Amino acid sequence: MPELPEVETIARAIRERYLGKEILRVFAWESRIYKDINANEFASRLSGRRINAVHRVGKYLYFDCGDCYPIFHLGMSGIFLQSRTQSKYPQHIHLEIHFKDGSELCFQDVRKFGKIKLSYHPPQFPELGVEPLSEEFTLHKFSKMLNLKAVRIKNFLMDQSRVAGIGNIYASEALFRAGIHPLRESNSLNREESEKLYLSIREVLREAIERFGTTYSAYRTVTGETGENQNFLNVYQRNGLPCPVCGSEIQKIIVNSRSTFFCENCQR
DNA sequence: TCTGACCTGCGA
DNA sequence: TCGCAGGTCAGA
Repeated sequence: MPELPEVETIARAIRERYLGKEILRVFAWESRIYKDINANEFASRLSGRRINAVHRVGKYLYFDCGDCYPIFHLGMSGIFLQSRTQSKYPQHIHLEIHFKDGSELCFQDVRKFGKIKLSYHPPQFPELGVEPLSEEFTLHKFSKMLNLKAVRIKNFLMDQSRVAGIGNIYASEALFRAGIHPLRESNSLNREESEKLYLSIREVLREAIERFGTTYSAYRTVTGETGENQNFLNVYQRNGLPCPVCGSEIQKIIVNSRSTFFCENCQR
């Protein structure tokens, strides 16, 4: 499922609805998504805690619960729902948090590619690269990273150790907006192209956040609604349809075993 | 650097 | 029935 805009949308919604609430009871069902901790222990550690803060780092989400920090990665199909009754697949709910005020928060992951962990210190993510919407992500830094090594630009964008948070949808969309072919080598971009791509990445992600993310299949917001950004995609999943800029047919190719969408005419 | 595996549901 | 889906990760 979820790339930076979807995880950010979820983080904001959880902040808005659950911040400061006291956890009364936690139900956690044993599943492969619990890493380095079993479901029972996770549940008992969380009970009685409060959600003091909600953070997103790349595609990770974590809560500050004072003396412990539950960490979530949503994999391909992980979502948070404000009630079990909203779930289409209650058999795939792995975690249910009940708050003292009667509200609840569920984590559902149909494909079980997600991860749930518990840290006893504020978590660090040393394996992740720069946050693309942070001040730290400058054009200068990005250009330097592009020139470090020859890597296919689509792979470069999806590599979480370089820029954290971009996945398959937004890689295709950012490259389209910048007019850059997905098979280009990262170090072949000239100054103008690097700047276009830099700006496109930020625009594409910001717009997607404003539209509550892209729902292609599993992703829902915490209230169970779909995002809106799928109505504004230029190339992703639009193979065979006309390019919104030039009218040429959008192409689909496989890059690193992932579907990749682009316009042969607009992207060079 | 690339491929396949992990898992389940859905649509063709 | 088959192929495909927002992501990682290990192993070749």
